[in-house]
Amino acid sequence: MDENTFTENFNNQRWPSKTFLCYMVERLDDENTATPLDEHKGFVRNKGRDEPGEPCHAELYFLEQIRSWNLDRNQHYRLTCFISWTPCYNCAQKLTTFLEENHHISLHIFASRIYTVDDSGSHQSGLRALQVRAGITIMTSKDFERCWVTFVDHKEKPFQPWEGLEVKSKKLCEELQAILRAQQN
DNA sequence: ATTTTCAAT
Repeated sequence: MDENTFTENFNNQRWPSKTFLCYMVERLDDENTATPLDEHKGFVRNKGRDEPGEPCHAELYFLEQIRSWNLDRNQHYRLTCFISWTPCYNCAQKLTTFLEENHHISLHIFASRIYTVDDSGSHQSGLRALQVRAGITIMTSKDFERCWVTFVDHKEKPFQPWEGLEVKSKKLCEELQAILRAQQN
């Protein structure tokens, strides 16, 4: 991913109308030692309404990727993804179902911002259901840096935090905590 | 005090 794509989409003070999702996979052995599977590292983006064909959220392309790997059900894998918006209700449901059917796969989602557009259900309830099967947290500067180091063509440049990163991240983190803690809806 | 959202005006 190039530098501008990262900045335009993951900067938590911007409001891009598209979504990028970076993913990586590790195999865990009996002692929980992680071995990165770099052949399955990459990123996807949504297909927008201004593009030909049916629009599609980034998460569905991500699921397509995972399925194509045919990960061994006798092993255990840890998937990590960095996504620029939290999953909508539908995508959260699809991810939840996938994880219920694939216990050999664990998923942790780091999200830059909270997507709050309601479609067929409330984004809050979608995220709460997802949290039962997956880890979901707001990206802190440490996470932005890891995403930068792992996925951006950074040309050896270190990650440069932007103005207000920490404050915004903290605020979003509190918002997400409130969503995940709520009892209904 | 603080919009904007995998768009649609």
